[in-house]
Amino acid sequence: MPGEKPSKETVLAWARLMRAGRHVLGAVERDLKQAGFPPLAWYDVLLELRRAKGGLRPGALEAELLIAQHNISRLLVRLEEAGLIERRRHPEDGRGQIILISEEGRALLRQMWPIYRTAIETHVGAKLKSEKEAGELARLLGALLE
Amino acid sequence: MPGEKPSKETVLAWARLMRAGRHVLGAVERDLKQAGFPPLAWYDVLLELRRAKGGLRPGALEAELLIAQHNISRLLVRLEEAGLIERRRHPEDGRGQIILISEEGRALLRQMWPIYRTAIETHVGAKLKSEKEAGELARLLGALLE
DNA sequence: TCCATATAGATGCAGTTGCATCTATATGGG
DNA sequence: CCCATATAGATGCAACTGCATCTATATGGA
Repeated sequence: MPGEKPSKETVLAWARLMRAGRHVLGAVERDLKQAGFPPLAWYDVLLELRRAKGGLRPGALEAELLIAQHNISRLLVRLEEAGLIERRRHPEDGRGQIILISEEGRALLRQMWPIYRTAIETHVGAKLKSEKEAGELARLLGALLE
Repeated sequence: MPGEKPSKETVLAWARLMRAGRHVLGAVERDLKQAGFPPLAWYDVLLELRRAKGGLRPGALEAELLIAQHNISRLLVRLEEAGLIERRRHPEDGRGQIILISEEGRALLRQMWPIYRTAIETHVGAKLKSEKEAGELARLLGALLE
């Protein structure tokens, strides 16, 4: 229904979602870059691929990571050039392909995680009073995803 | 201290912060674009300028909006080309300038707000159970900003 | 079978961002 | 006053993103 008006609390939550997202993402990316690692998007893709035994189609990555189709397409080109993934033809769908994480990709995940998890603790965990608060924040953010 | 490990709740909160941020931002930007309006960043700058009677220096916008210096610099070029802002030399600091919102800029804010506020209500307010939840989410996100 | 339509993914081009650097002015110490 | 250093903002270039479109394969109905 058009014209619905958000409450003050809703507007504040929206504004802080944007600000906090930028602030925390910026801080985490800075930490990763300073350690000589590629952007978070690379980690995200590789992590999804490692989770999914048997690889994933680009379209699945797109849906999971909320990245536009053409951006996934080119991100995969970069990851392939870096030797972090492998492409296979899809056995049943001639239009499709299956993306697999390579051993180098797995190694990169292992190398990045200590830096990454420290960044998450520093920029998120340490700012909250308790695990209960972190859980509550996660729950509320989950609601925004429907 | 290096090597600190985040709790599961913290990692989940981080992951959802990124996902929810992208999801909600994408949805709001889509609504604005569909109504023929420029990106949110334009609104953000104009809103800050309207709030600050007497204009702002680019550096102040940079700090307030968490946008990099060179991006503010070029965003202001676009806003100026669109006639939405005015530049003045800074009266005391010869390196600096003062940015003011123009009448066209104010008009754009007025035109965008009905669409924008509906988008906020649709993609944030309606997903939460109550104003109390929205307030709690705002509080927790605020903690991430220190 | 054949065709219209749908879907998976790639690509050309323009606009935007990140990174490093540059210019101009300001400021503080000698 | 002069110089070294700091700060405000701009800019060249490369990388990335959005947008529209394109190619290739798949699918469902006549």
